[in-house]
Amino acid sequence: MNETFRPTLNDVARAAGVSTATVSRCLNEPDRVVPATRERVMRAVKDLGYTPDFGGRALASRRTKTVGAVIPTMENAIFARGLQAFQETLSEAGVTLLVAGSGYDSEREAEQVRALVGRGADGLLLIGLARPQATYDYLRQRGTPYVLAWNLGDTSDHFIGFDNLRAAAEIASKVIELGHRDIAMIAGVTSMNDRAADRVEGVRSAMRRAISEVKSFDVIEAPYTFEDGATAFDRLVRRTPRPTAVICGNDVLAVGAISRAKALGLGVPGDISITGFDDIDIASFVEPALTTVHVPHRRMGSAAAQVLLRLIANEPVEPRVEIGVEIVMRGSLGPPPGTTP
Amino acid sequence: MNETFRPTLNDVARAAGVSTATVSRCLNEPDRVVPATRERVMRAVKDLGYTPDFGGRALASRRTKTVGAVIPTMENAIFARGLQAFQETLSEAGVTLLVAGSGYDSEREAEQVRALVGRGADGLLLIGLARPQATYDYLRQRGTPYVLAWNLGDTSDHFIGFDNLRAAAEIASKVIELGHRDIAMIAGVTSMNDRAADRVEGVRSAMRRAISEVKSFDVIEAPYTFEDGATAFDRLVRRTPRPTAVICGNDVLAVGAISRAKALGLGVPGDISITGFDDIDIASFVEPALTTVHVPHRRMGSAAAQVLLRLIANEPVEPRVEIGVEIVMRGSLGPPPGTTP
DNA sequence: TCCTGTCATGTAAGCGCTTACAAAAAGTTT
DNA sequence: AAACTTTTTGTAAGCGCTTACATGACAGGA
Repeated sequence: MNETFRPTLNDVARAAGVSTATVSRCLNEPDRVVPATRERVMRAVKDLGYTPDFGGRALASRRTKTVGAVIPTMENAIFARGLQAFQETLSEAGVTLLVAGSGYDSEREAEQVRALVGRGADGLLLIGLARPQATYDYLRQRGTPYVLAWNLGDTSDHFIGFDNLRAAAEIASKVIELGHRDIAMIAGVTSMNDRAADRVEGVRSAMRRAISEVKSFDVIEAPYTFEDGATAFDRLVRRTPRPTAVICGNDVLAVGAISRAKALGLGVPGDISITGFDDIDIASFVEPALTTVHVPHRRMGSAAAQVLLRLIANEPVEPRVEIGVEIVMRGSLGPPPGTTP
Repeated sequence: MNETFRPTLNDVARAAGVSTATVSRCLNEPDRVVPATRERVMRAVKDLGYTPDFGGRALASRRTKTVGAVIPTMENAIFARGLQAFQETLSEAGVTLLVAGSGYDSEREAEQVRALVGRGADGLLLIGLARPQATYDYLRQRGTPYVLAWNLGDTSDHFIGFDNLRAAAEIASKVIELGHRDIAMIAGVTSMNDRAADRVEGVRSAMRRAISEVKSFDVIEAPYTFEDGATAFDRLVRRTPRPTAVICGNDVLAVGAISRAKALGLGVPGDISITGFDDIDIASFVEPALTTVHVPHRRMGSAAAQVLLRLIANEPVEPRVEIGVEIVMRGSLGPPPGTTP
């Protein structure tokens, strides 16, 4: 046995004194091989340190038991968490997950889609719905099933998600109900991110609905970091009239905003209310705990996996799975200052 | 053109009126094909929506431009961040990253290593050094290069990391220097996690070195969540003597601990000091900001990629790249209560 | 005109595997 | 013991691609 020896099926077959077909059967349908032979083969496999070549296998069998996912970035905890669940559900079905990142760029996403398909993905998970038609066409033309998660659309695709717009409108309405009249929003970056855009639209629509009550409303966008949330809060709080409530497009921005508020000596929610969206882990552990929209990312991930697996197996599926979200009232939202309750 | 048509090289060749060899050359070494032909071929590629099959390509060319990484979990932000950098550096070299998760289980890690090798990974990134010898043997026997990150070992492997033990000892010494005599530690789960274990060992060694000064020292382990950090803090704070400083094995535990301390009405660091490890983003945004060990995860990730790429290319590399870490003094560590400064 | 050198393209042999089909072995029935 | 069935194993084609080598076309030099 050489240094750096990569044994093939053939090597195993020779070592065990059987044909390659038998070895292949030992590995894939062990029952079709008599125990004595099987043991001999398995010994050879072990002795040689044989690992089947996935490429060869895929080529010959024309199936891969693999699905792909293209997510904006793994650095975002909500995707990390959802994907984890997605992956767990897949492995229960013996399916492997391949992950690729798009960096919120739909051209890069298209490339990654092709790369995953090229690697034999039987199905794909994509995030949201903002992407060139060409990407959809490509997938449909090849007959590769895909699901879209973290949002709901109105096309004939398969969605596993929630209504970002409605949820955002709801929490905004809550803010208005509490008596806030000067309101601002720190939104996530909306270009190429339909979830962020929908959340802005939801908040805007709530403002429009309460147009007679709301005196001022302002939106600024900020990248997905605590620091940017803090900076955005800084800018917002200098405006006149100063907002009494800041609705954030996600929890990361909200946590950054709370932190900066306290640093500026503003009480939350006494002087200013702050809300989030997503309910990431840290949301419960900041002071005050964040009032936010709870999104069950794990549930969404495994639901997506279930739908995708059925799609691949050609079983009937519901076209949209709506994941329930709910506002969790914690400590960061209260009535505006100077209100007698 | 059929529904669900997956064109092959052959289809493209036929459509363009050339041989498969020419199409292959157009895709891989365009200069070796005369422009007129190339254009014809590229048109056919586009028209048919052709995507090269990775398996076939790998099989025929015997290279994949792919490396694999097995990390404990993608839900841990430090790995997410390090991997992101790892991946960025790889793609600059035109190499694709395949990620797999082990869930802190070395058996599963071994499986994933085989799976990645089976998929043609030219090299591997593994985390830490606690794993069965068999895994190393397997890789060495096949001649698959690998690097180990997030820790430093003393074997002849390639390490890109830092001395968890020393860094932990340093921050512990700092705590002792400040006058703390009753000290506790909330450690990460140490089984199958050499980084966590080294950090405990480092803190212990600092305690031993100051054995005449330190009156009490206690360690409990907790899983990697804010909640578990908080719960652990709860337990610790009930002990007598009550520790005046809690050294945490990572920032997540520390943030959980701080949050619980404040909920219990304990001032940090006035009544009790808390330190972290890793310097994740949130560390600067909690109140008080966390005194912790800053680890440049991104730098580590891209250094790991560089070493691995050189290893694959058979270029000389240094066997260990030590990544510098440093204690960042923020607000959560102070002298014990009742000290006159 | 013929010969030689270059360059573009084609031919065909696999890469490692699965799987129809064929063949051989083992068991069953008469 | 022969004839038949069932089970186990082998043979070999081919999955989609790359690439060494063969072929052919064309240009330039004699």
